Amino acid sequence: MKGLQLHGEDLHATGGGVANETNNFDGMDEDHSREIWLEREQEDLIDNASIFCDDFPPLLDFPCMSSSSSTQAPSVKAMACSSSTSSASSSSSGTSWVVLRSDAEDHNQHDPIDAPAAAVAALSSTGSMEISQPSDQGNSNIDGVDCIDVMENFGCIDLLDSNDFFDPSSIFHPDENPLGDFHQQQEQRLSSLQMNNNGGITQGGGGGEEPADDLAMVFLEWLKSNKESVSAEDLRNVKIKKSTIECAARRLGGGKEAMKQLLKLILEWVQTNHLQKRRIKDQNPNPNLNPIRQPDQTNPSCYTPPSMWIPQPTYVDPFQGQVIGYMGHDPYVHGAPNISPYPPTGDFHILDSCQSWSPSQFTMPPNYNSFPDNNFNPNSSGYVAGYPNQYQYPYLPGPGQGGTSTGGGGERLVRLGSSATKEARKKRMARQRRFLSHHRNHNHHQNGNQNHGADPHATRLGNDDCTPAVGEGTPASWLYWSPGVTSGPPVLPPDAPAVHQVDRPPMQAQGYQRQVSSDRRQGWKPEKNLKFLLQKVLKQSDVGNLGRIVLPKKEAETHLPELDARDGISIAMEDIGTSRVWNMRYRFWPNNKSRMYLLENTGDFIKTNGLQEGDFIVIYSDVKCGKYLIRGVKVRQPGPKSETKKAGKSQRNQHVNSSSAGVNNISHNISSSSTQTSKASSFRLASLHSASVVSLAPEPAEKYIKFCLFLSRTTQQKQAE
DNA sequence: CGATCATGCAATCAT
DNA sequence: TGATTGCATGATCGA
Repeated sequence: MKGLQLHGEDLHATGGGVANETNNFDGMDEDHSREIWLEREQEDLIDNASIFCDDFPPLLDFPCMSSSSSTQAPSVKAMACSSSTSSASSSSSGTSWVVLRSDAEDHNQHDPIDAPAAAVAALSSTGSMEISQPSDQGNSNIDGVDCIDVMENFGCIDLLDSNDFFDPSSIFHPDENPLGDFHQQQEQRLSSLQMNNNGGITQGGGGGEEPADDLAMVFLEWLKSNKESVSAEDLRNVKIKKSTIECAARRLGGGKEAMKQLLKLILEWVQTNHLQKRRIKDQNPNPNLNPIRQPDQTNPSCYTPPSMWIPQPTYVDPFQGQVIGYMGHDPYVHGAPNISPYPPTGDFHILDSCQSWSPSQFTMPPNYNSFPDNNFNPNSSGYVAGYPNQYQYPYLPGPGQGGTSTGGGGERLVRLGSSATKEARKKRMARQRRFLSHHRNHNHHQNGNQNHGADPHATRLGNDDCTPAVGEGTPASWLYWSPGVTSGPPVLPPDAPAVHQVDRPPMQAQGYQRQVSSDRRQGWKPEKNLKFLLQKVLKQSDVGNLGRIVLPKKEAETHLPELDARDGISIAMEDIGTSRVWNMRYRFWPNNKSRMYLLENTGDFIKTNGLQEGDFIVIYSDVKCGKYLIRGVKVRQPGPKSETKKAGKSQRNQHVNSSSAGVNNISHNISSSSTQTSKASSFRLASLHSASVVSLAPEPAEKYIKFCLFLSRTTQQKQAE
């Protein structure tokens, strides 16, 4: 028997419901964002940002779904894992965990029939999650892992990491029955509960409320829709920290409605990832990497790490752990907006390629392959191999692709509800198949030379696992602005036409992504090593022929080596996109009573990446290797150049908020309504993972940003705890 | 009003 | 003479 273990409190959103229709993340206003960013200058942003991402990998590794024939219905049970044995205290501890796990792993067997009830109760319960709480797994321990410790150690959701999370897999028993029976039971149970509670499910100690009921129904619906495609194994690894859920729910507006949305997102995510994983397995039985070294000798100023990996196709996002994503529906989504975790006003688009959180998620990993619509469309002539859009936007079929949504322009948003249908799944899978096929063909072209001269100064690189990746083609990541956007927020192209206007994503990013993905599967978590230092929206003077980039003062002083002499120091910057190492100089100019910090010798980097005004760079440090990494992110607006100008102009103020270290510049572009801090923060997260191609509608962009903030905040809170 | 930073432009260097 | 370097100035924004 397995059980879906949820702690009622875990799913219980604080705050007042979903009142915030237009802006779920309004809560992440400047105040919050300020808190988040100001307080954590010392923090590893990437890790923080990876609230979901870092831990997503496990999700991606869902085993092929098991079609167990067992007739035993899976049970769902709630399990709370927290520092406190009382679920009641979970809300504030942040150390509690929501775990959906299989009973198979439990020592305590639960009544198969009761289990579903428990699940329902758990899902519907807003109060206690103590329902069916296994004695051995109780609060403080999951699979031998102390939840509290984990939380404290990671401070963020580790969906990927072993035992820390929400483990939906528990819903099913690996060897057991198909979901069919379970569904029936669930339905019956629900009916019963509803009847008994007048629409409110109170069992399990939770407060009976319609939303709670909805929660259960959502889950049930999901199970029904995916019973053939999702197995216990698929869910087994899904683990979400309670505190994370709480925070997420809060950010979604709080209340049960928020929890419902969150649940949908999670389920969607599980489904999506499962599909992806499966797809990969089906088509790439041998995921092993093929190490290829490509000495770079063409460019004296840069160095190509010895270890160049040309990973075989794998669609796991390298930085899955880093989420930046999007959640909710947006104007372009024709699916079921109501199910969106975010308000109907539309909202988040997945910015990065991180599929882990997939459609509704976030990611911010350094690589990001977010592509314009056409790229998403496997059938599209404009489709770029290597960018499994379907993986990135599994739920965002391109125009004419059918898919789950009905939108004529193609759905770009995650549809938790409608997309979860079996029909939709089939379509998606079909698309993925097509895509993979196409992708494979393209991979052959991926291995070009692109190495450049070795940099004698580059100390690192090498075969160490710190080498991020390799790739070819345009190194820079991409971020697209929607045609209609005037102030900057990157947006997902609303439709194909827009897509065609944007540049094609670099092929290289995918290589990197795959590499990282592979690494991740092998236990390497690059995102854990990278620390976001700063980012800078490139100005004309930065991309001109001066070969220097003015760096934001505060971030430079905070995160880069202290400079004693105005001549500064030489810094080897590894281009994340190309793995090249650029020997740059970090220095400052006296400026009045202050200093102006510069990164010099950036000309080649800029050119190589094709960076222009309005694009931006993000600098990270690899905490493990002590090296610096730089990523160029392209931002292209399909529209007239003036748009770009405008965006750039607006950026002028962003930096203002020094407290939002490093984020500043970009923030302005993202949103004009929210505070700079908040915008900046969000954007930083996004850029952090630099979506190779990101396009967001203005609104969505803002939502996205807010979501990023939310993620950051969540992490921050955990850390604070 | 101070801090930050984009950039104009003069000084210097390289060819 | 063009490119590069470095300083100074002014725009912008928050306090």
